[in-house]
Amino acid sequence: MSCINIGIFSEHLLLQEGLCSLVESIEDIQISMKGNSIDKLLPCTDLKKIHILILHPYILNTTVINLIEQLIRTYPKLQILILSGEKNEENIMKTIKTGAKGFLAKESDKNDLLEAIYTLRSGHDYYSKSITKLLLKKYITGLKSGESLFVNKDIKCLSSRELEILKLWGNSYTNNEISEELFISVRTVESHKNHIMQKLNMKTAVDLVKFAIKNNIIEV
Amino acid sequence: MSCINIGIFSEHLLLQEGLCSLVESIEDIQISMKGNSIDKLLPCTDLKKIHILILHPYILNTTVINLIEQLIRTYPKLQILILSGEKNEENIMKTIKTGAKGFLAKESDKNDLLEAIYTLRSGHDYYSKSITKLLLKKYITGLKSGESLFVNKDIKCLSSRELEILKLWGNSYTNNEISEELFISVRTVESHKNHIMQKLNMKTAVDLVKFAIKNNIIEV
DNA sequence: AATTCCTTCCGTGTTTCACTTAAAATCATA
DNA sequence: TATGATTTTAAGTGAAACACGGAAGGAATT
Repeated sequence: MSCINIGIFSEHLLLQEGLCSLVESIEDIQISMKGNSIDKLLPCTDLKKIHILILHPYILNTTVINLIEQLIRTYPKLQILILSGEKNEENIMKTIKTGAKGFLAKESDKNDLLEAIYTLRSGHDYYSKSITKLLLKKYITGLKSGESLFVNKDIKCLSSRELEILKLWGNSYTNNEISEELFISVRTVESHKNHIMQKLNMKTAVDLVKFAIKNNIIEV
Repeated sequence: MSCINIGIFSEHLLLQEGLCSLVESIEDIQISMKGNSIDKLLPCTDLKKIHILILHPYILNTTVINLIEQLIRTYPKLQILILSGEKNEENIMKTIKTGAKGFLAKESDKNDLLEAIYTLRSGHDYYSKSITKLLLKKYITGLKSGESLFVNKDIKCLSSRELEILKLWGNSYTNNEISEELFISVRTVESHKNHIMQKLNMKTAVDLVKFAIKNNIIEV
């Protein structure tokens, strides 16, 4: 059996070093890449040699999810193992849907990490207990409620104009200010916001702010 | 020179193991405690033996800050070294103000960790570069603007009732729902919200949501 | 040609916001 | 305990925002 080439990336240098020290003594695993700047990962052609890429991002935002998407598109054979303490279920689901082949949550230890590496190498997915539980739960509620969990609730369903208005509004513009900025009627702004609310199935302005933050449309 | 007793706690088991493996080979450092459930830390009397407690919380929210406060109150000799990738400056400042003697941000590596441990043991504080920079920046802006950064714009100026209303509202309650929840008139709810807006000097609901998130009153 | 979606706008009624006033209740503290 | 400050309660009023529905013109698709 040939050696498994892995890459270890954590945003936190110290944690990356810690993770490396956990696996570097293992015979058939070789750390071929490591780093702490996830954003500089994509142009790295060394990824061709890598079998499994271990990623530890502090938060699973759209930036990270987009990165995963692009990594998979660029290197189809690459298997990505996510290591995160993220609590937000939607973000976890998105990460897995995007194509992360493994996910180790807080409860995972060194043995789980090794098990994950070997499982991924043999071609199967690996999710730690709490993640498996979550997947099951999502599956069941998905069955119960038809598809209600999966329709909408996504930026993609918003038009560019709607997104534009959401951005301005999320940066504390009033409807009036938005209308002046975009040279349209206040009523039109209201309409757009109504459509946004309907599309995203939200009830209060507070929910919308949170959505915008989650999806990196605005910053806190 | 006697051995340094340290405790290592991360919410993520795997990361805790990684951190341990980084220091366990060092001669004069002994890991006397380790774990991955920060919330169970306080009742632990083993803390008496510990010189330095290394904490790696995923986020620096009020729960964590309160824990630090209580730990210091209970074990005054205990030195706390925070390890976090937190970006929110206010949370970092609060953590340090609360009494964390050291702070290692993302850019820190194994050597920094060891340096931090020895520095703390010798009685001094240790902050990594980006944190030192932040402290300096806060100090300068504090000087420039007199105290404008510190007046208002703070939870402390809100009364408990106002905070209660802000919490409910931040959790997507409508004014009507809040009034029913608290058995008061809708107009009273409006009044409280007006007072909050005035006290915090804010103009839109969006600003208020962001404020509430920043100050850990609500979660995204 | 028909359909779907986007953008634009209005009507109508409800809710919330902004600003003001104000009366009890509570607290501080001299 | 009396006095003043703050908090909590509430209402009036006009403006702004929201909810829901309708609708017309245009672009893209089928």
